[in-house]
Amino acid sequence: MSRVLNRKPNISPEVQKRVNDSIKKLDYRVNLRAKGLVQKSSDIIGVIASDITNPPISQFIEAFASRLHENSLGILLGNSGNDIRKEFEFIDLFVERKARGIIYTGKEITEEHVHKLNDCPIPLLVVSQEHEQLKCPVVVFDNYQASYDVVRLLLEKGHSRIGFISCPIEDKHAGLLRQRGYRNALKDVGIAFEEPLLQYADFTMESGYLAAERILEQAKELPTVIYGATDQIAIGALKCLRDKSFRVPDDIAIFGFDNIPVASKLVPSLSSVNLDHYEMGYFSADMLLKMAETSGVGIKKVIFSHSIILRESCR
Amino acid sequence: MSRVLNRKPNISPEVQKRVNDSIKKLDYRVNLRAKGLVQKSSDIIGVIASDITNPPISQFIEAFASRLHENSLGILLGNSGNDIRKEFEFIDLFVERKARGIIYTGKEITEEHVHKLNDCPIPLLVVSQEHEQLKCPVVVFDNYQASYDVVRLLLEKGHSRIGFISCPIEDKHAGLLRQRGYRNALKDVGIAFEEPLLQYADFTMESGYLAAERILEQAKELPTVIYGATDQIAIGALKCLRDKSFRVPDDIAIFGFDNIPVASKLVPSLSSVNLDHYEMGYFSADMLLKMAETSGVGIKKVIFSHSIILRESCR
DNA sequence: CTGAAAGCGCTAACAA
DNA sequence: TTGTTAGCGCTTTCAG
Repeated sequence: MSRVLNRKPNISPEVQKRVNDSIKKLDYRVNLRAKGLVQKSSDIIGVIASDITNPPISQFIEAFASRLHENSLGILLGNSGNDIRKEFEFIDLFVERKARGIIYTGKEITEEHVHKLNDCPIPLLVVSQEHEQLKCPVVVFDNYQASYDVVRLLLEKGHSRIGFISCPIEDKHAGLLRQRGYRNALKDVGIAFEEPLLQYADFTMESGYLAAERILEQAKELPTVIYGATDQIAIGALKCLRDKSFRVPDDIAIFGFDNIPVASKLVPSLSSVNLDHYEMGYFSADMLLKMAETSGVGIKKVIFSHSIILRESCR
Repeated sequence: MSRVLNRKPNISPEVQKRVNDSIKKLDYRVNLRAKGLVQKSSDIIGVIASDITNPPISQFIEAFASRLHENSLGILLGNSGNDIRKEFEFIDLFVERKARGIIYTGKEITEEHVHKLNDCPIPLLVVSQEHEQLKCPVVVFDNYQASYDVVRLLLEKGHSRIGFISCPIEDKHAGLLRQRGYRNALKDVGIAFEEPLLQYADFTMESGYLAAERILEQAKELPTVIYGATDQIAIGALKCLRDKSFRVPDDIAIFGFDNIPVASKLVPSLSSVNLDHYEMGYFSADMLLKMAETSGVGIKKVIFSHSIILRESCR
């Protein structure tokens, strides 16, 4: 029976029909677990995400899942809420379920993570994060360069007082690197870093709002532009400015990062850095699949390109 | 060994230690598939979503997944992109994997769906959709009433020319019922329905923009408010109005539906109907778990409450 | 209390 | 070409 089900060659049509009839009659369904048990391979991939509610992440997962589905693979979803304990539990779970591979799209890679991830006995791909001691391949955007580019562009446009709202630097890419791009761009043109112009937020719009308030309060002199490390932050900052009756971009301009779908529909529409998370999702799926097939693809890091999109919030 | 692993009673500490040592030494991991095979029950739930990129859906899934994780269950994600073929494939896949249950959060329930869903041999819960012939329980918001309430409120505020941008009516809840609420509220106060004031969009902001443009072009007389069947639509419409230099809400007000996170951060902030998708997610998880345990919970339909949130876009 | 054996549903290998 | 059997890794049952 197994033979006709799996379309093996050399089966007489007579048997084929007989089996197919019984299958229909008995309403037979394969038990994929039993199948996996004997074949020692499952057809699922585990995905660890910090927050699927976050547009860049959900876009990535959507693309990733779609490509996986084309290859008849399913996805086991682990939403961690940034809780390291949960993330480790998911890894264990995925391993115990014999997933073909794991995608890690968390927000932070601690020393603990490094150990856990390096110990992972199944193919692993880290997305949008990295760490020197991490052995698995990573797929990233060049967040440092992109952020540096933004600030240089702002400078060229005559903005010399640039407020920046950073993500937590525990997030190496969205946090540390974007902030470093900001700092270095200023340094490279000889502008002194001013403490009050850099404030911290997390990944919510609300925290962006609050951080913008702090910039407004603490700055010795008002910035001419506020640049948020994510669009969510920028949206919060934009709201804050409008609530306080600043004109955007005339009084203070706004710049974001990620180009989430709503960015182009805001009033004023939000200038941002476009990162193609769909593209990254498709690619990551292909890459992880290849890793699972060939046990290692000789790739250490893949860097995707970005582009800057100027809209009304910052001309 | 199985005994010590699963904390069965009556095991001498000596054996316990011996086994635990070996486990550590050999870096042993359970094989959950083998375990599931013999126990005939898995610890996963299948989730079918049309588009995890859509905030209400991702919020629901996040809450749902979080509650599931508390109960040590994993989630298999099926993102269908609204493709009925994929949805059916996911159902088969979940069944073959012996998932404990399935959540269906698609956008449409066709006759075909009804058959497929009614045939499903494992517990099934349908979210935000319904169909007369569907046998499984459903969990919904009262979209008709909510929409009716919005329009009555608009009427009370003096808006007699209300433009409405509908979702496709194939989506019974977000489409048909919200539109019906609009139509009936008008009818109940004796206002004639005007064809050009009702336009259709899908679930994107872009389509909301375009639909708003059509209202503006085709209306014999401009509406004083445009009410979008989703926040995404309303955001697109808002953008359209602003692009055409209408003042919102002074010239034309805007009303949305869903109260997605960004609604409160727009300028002007968006009036909307608040639906607690997190709450719904938690509840659905509990309910599905109960269904899986007791094979049926004697519940046919659960209706969650909604509330109207007035913000700047419509005072 | 513990070791050994049966069997979950499947596929691969081996006979027939 | 086809029927049969071993065995995947686990839990449960049955002896011991």
